[in-house]
Amino acid sequence: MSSLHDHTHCIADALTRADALCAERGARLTALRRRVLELVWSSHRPRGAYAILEDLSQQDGKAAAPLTVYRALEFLVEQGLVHRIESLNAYVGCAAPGNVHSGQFLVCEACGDAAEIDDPGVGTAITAAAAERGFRVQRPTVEVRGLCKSCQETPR
Amino acid sequence: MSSLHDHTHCIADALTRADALCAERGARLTALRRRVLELVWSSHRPRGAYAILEDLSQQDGKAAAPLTVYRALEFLVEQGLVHRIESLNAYVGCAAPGNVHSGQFLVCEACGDAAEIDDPGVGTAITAAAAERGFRVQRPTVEVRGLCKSCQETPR
DNA sequence: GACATGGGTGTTACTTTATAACGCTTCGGC
DNA sequence: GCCGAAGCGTTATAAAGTAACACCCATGTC
Ligand SMILES: [Zn+2]
Ligand SMILES: [Zn+2]
Ligand SMILES: [Zn+2]
Ligand SMILES: [Zn+2]
Repeated sequence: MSSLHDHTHCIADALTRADALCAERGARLTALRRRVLELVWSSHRPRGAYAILEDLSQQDGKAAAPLTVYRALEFLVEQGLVHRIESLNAYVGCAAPGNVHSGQFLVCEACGDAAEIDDPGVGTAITAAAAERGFRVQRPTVEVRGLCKSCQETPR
Repeated sequence: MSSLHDHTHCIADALTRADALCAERGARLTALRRRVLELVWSSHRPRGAYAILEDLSQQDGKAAAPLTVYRALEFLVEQGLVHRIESLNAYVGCAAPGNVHSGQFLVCEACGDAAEIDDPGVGTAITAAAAERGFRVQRPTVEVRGLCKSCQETPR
């Protein structure tokens, strides 16, 4: 997920899918929420709530309060349009909203990209390990730090 | 890891192992660091840095600054004596320091206990999923939220 | 013993991240 | 048009984490 792709497509697709999903569910993707989603998708790097807040202020001229952004993010996370990366206190657009999945991420230490995967092997391994101990899984979190392919090939 | 065990043993064992490990490595487990480790181990529930800070103040009478605790925690994490639970901004004692492992946790939403496991299946699944995508793993984080066995059996 | 060195700790101030409380506005069903 | 619920704005505050700098003290050297 280096910078070698047409990211405007990623953004456009994400917004289109969000529109469709929310319409289907009767969820209200308001102008503000849609704008925040767009800002989250401004790259494949997880962005902090306050970074998004700054974008809102600078690009839109509106001096919003933190709560404004946090509320929008809460909605987007609930709808599965955005994931929160716990180890970074940051948010990133979901690659496949609509599908049920828990969010597994490969986070590159060098470029900062967070690639979302939904590896069945990892999922079943976690479920099995939990079951073995009588633990009922509700929400698994998998965040793997390391080096992505392109950053290994192009060390800096 | 319900409250049905003699937790004083857990604490004593943890401190003994820490002493041995640090001696072996030439790392300095100072009085303060040892005390913080003891406070982290006061239960199997992850504790926040500020909660530990309060313990220090109240139980020891010393009004320490946040940095004091954070520095001690940093040392303990580096030595593998304590793990940080990213999704809780909290710290918990390591069940098996010395062994190389990455830290996988089953965190109960009801009682708050964080049971550490080191499931080879989960580990290899993550490594495989990463390798498949050319990603070099450095530090995997697995934090599973759900209900532990005893909390399922004794709903509140 | 004097001395330099480096790690550990204390202190103050500050940044970043997140939430509480309250009231006004707007949307959508009727 | 009216009403209830959901969304949003505003102010203040809490929680989590860091920076900068000085001091202390254990250790090894001369
Ligand atoms: Zn893209
Ligand atoms: Zn990278
Ligand atoms: Zn451990
Ligand atoms: Zn429990």
